[in-house]
Amino acid sequence: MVGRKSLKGDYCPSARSLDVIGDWWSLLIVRDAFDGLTRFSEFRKSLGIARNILTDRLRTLVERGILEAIPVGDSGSRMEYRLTEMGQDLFPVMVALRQFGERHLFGPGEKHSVLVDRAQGLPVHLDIRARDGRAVGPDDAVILRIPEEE
Amino acid sequence: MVGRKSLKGDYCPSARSLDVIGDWWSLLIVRDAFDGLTRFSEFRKSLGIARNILTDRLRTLVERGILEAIPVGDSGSRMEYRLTEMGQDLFPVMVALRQFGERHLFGPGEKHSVLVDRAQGLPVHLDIRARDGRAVGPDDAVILRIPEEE
DNA sequence: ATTTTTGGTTGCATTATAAAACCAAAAAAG
DNA sequence: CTTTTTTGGTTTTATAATGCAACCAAAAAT
Repeated sequence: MVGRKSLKGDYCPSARSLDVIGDWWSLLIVRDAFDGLTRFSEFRKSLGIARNILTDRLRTLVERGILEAIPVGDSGSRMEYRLTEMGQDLFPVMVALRQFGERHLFGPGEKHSVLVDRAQGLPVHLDIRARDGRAVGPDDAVILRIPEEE
Repeated sequence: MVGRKSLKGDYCPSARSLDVIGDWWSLLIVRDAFDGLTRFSEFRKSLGIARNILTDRLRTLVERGILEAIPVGDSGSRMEYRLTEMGQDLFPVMVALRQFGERHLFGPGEKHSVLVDRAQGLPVHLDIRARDGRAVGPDDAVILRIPEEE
């Protein structure tokens, strides 16, 4: 291997997103961050991730602006990791993944956690719509490439 | 390493989804499949992925029910890989990733492809709503864990 | 009938990841 | 204030994942 391929230059926004959070652990860390976890040890306990890998992922997530490391305590050498605004914008990704999992990855009768609206306690749902409000499915949408010339 | 951790038993639907499509290449293959690519060589050219890795990923995506391999041509030894219904349900995940990328991963003035509604040619957007139609952000939602017992 | 393309497989080199041992600073306990 | 425990790592070593290149057989094209 000569180093993992980077999609930074890809014209496709999805590809760039995957470049930033597309590895095995990053999105799981982000999920836990949405869930309120902030400390190294909390992520570690929740994920069972190796320490060195967690160190590395937290650092790169901070570098990439998804998390911010906030010094905590007297000396400031302990950190709390919180989602930045950019990180919070991953919310729809998490919801979409959750929705897919709920629909396809649980047996009938098998229980799973549910994302609910805080105000009413009812399940949240995600949909994709055209500007006029019509629901849009995979066949109703098409990718418009950038005009190839300069 | 003793084998990569599996999240199959996780109660969290997002985690299970990541278990199925959370590796480096799978979602990129799925993206290309949404984009109409079907053949081994097409994926290979589009992604620059190594042949053996592509072979492996296509196989596991088929095993997991995201893609189906449809024999093509006379002898049926060449395959066309298409999204199953389950695979098509990853559409919101792709749209969410795209939306995140568009918002955060392109410089001002930098162009990117756009997902538009076929009927009107206008950009598609994704939103997360409570049952009553209110938009729901990260702070307005909370994960309801399964009752721990039994 | 020959050449080219497709769709792989195999072997080797390199990178990523995990597990465990180790460690220093901070926090907690006494 | 002294000792113990927790936190947040780093380093080392082993193994798995990935990439690259060579190879190959069957289809397809010429």
